[in-house]
Amino acid sequence: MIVSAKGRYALRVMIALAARGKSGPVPLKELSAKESIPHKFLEQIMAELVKAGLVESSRGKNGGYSLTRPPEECTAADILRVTETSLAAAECTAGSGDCPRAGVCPTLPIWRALDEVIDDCLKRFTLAELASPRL
Amino acid sequence: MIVSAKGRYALRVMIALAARGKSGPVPLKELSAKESIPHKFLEQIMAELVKAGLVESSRGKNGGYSLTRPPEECTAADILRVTETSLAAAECTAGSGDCPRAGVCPTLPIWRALDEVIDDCLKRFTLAELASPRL
DNA sequence: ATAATTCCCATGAAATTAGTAGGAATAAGG
DNA sequence: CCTTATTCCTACTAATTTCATGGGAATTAT
Repeated sequence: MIVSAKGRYALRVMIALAARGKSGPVPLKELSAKESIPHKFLEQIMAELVKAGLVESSRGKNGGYSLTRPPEECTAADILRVTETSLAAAECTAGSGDCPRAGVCPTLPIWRALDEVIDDCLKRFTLAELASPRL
Repeated sequence: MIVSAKGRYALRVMIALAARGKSGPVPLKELSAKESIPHKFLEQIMAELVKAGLVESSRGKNGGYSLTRPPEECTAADILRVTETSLAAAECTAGSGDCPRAGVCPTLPIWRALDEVIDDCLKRFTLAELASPRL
């Protein structure tokens, strides 16, 4: 189970923002309600997305959140890289490469291969596609 | 971070068993020492592998563990399916499909795609390959 | 002013993961 | 039959991570 609730929430919110188009900033309250995500939890998630530069916020009344880039240019990989502690398949390829076994470990190629297919897969999903009406 | 220590240990032990060839059962003590895996923890892992039919055990003196199939016929996917709670990319595709959003959730295709590439990737690694001397 | 919002920081509860512990059952070899 | 080496079984514990919750300060439109 790689993807946490945080990551799934983040994706859903980003898709919701993409679906809204350019109709001004969307307040957290609305996002939280429409997506059934706990208000205070989402607040933290949005902070991370803002910090990462994927969304921008405007404060005060009539404030809210909006995407910083066109939906075609934001992928699932971009989003999950922000929210997930690590997208690596195993600790072995996650950390600072400090495993003493690295040189001889026969499992390392597995994790490297996994990391690559996962990243490739996630990069194929853009917000534009994800937000478009489906069949 | 998908793969737990348990899964990584399991993989390493299975590779070690494959590398030993058909020289009779290998006692846990030896596996634990050679792979630097806590004895009692490995004990539990071996129990799962036995239960799943990937290894067989012989009890009593001179006992130990051995592979049930030729290393060509056992893949990383086979092993991790046993040890990991779930290999699914997200809870969404893991459980019994009881998510009320399933019908309309725009993120579901992502998890399905991920599940597929992960499984395909893991199936490509057999114990035979993993246990062969590397460069 | 007021009301609606984001921002910041701390705390808490639940679940999962990783590891420990003790002893019963089994089997080989003398 | 005894000793020794092994797997098997079941329970417990500790640490970590995940998933939130709570209170209030700062900001901004009207």
